[in-house]
Amino acid sequence: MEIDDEMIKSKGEEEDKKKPIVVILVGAPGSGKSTFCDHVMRVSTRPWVRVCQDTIGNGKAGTKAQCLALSNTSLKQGKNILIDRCNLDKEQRADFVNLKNSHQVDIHAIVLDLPAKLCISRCINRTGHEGNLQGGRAAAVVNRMLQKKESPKINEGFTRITFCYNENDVQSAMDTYGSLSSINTLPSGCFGEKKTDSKVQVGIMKFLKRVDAPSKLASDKTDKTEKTDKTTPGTSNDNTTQENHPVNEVETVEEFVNKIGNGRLVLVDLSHGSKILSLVKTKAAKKNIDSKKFFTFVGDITKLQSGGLKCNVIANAANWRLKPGGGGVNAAIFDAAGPDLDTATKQRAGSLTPGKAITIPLPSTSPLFSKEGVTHVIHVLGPNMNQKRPNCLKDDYQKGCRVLKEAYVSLFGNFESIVRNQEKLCKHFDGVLNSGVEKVRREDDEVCGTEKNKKFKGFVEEKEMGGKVNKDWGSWAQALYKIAMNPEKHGNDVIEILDDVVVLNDVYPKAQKHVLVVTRVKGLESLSDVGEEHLPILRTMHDVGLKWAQTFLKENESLVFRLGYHSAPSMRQLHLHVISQDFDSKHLKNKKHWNSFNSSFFRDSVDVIEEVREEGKPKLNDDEKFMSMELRCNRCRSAHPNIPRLKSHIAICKSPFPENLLQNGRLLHAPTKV
DNA sequence: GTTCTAGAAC
DNA sequence: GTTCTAGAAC
Repeated sequence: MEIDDEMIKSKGEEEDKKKPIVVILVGAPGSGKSTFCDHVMRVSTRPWVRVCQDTIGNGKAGTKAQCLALSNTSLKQGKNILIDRCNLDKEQRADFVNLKNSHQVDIHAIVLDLPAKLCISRCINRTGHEGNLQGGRAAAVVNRMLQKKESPKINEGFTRITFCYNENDVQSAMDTYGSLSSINTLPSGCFGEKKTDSKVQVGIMKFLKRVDAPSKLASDKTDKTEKTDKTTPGTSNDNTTQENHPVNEVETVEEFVNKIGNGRLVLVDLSHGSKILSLVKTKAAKKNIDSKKFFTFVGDITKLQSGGLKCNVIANAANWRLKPGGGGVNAAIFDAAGPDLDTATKQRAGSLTPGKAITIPLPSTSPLFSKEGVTHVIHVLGPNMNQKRPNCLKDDYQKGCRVLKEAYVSLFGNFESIVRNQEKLCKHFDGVLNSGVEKVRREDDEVCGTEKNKKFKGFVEEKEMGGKVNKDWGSWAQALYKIAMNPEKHGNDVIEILDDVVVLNDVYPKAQKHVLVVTRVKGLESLSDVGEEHLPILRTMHDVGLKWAQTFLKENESLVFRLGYHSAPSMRQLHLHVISQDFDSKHLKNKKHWNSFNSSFFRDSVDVIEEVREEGKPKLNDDEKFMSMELRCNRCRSAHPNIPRLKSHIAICKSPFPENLLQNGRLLHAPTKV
């Protein structure tokens, strides 16, 4: 969804200037309606009144009639209204939409269609929320309410509808409404809605990968029951020659199918009547290609997991500018992935040559990632017969075939590389995907002698194969890992549960504010496990950390935050420290505590992301020497003989922070007042 | 004498 | 990661 300042018309009609807005929030409990209202009311210069059914009865739940009465009174006073109740179906919304019959107002809807899982976890974890929907009951209630959800339509009487499917969408909608002054108006229409019927999806390339039941890998080399599946690129009949020539594809599949380890290739098309599917199928059968490694599938490439086929990697028949839109599968994929894919793509490349492919790790904030489990999109460009675009073949059929073949080779090569990284990551059978995770989790819970034995064998094999060996974590080092895997069992410890991270207060904070953002990705245990494929999760962790730092900065403007990782952490499971730089804490007791946050052992999140982006892995300063370094003030760099003396100094030192920390956003301050 | 560190155990 | 505590440092 793209809502930006440019869309805010600053010169509306004279009467529009004075027209108040009624914003009807639409969303399940936990979808963030109250947060939305709070934010808008905090930052907006328009006069807003929040009409909240949960609190309208003297702080307690009230009735719809009370909400309507308050709305009417407030509108008469020229106020703008935020209707903070679920409003999930048309009937629930109707009375509020009808306010426009008795007042000169525009009716807007903000649809907070966030994953049910997220809403439920927020409900479970919120304390003292006005709706009082706490505890295990939350899941049942949220699910029941979502069943009767009806998306608002313009014809119900709305002037403008904004759909939000993830937190980025919500943020941008909050920014839009927050920055709306009394004299500005917003364009009418529907914004950000996902197309559920992408009928235009034509020929489809598809690629997917699954980790299924990887449990036996370590104990028996020959018994590779783990199934890493992926689908294969199909073809795009998008104005190129390949439509009638599955030849290239099948032959390239034949070459690659054995190189991609446990990956599988699947050709997908929307329709059962697809000519390309049947041609490819026939040809593959003739060539005796293992049907478990390569098969065809009928379905929507943007909804494979929902359609019953787990898929990690999808191939996109891109256009040469790598732009969203244009109809066909490219539009469908960009649409389903949301703006994150476009942003991530732009960061990597601006265009693509026919015959080439490029892998884009999908940010975890993308709905295609969170809902369908797609971790990578490979954009690939086939031969071009359109004279208006670069590299037109001008009917050179031979060359077209060569370019097409090259496209498949490049596509499969990219896929091969993803599979290899994935297998490295999986190490001893740690699957990243859901079904695998469940299985492994249970096994981990019952670690016994034989299980340990298996793991040990696993390490040896992987060592021989040149793989990395995991650190052997002590029993006391498992706490974060357990919380990350089962956050719902640790309701008192966690302050936020998202799909791929959990946030918790450090049990032994080393400063006034010290929280940990812990990844939920299995097998990602410390910075030493991090590779290029983890850029999305690193960015998510950074963003979530940033958000919490900003929250704390609002409460206490004098704090300064730093976000980073320990080069060699003591606790299992990659965690980002979000820590205020006062180090005012009774738990900061020794040299190691100090140096782990104030030497090169502490790796700033911004640097880690930069290094992974450029080098593929972060730099680690894990030498013990960093722990025994002399104790120096984090501001003025003066040395101190022991911890108590250092602490007395830092309590009063007002020197500015060293130059290197002031750069690249390593330190976070409250915004300076103008 | 007290304060502080650092290594072992968990 | 913390706790405990012997013994070094003051």
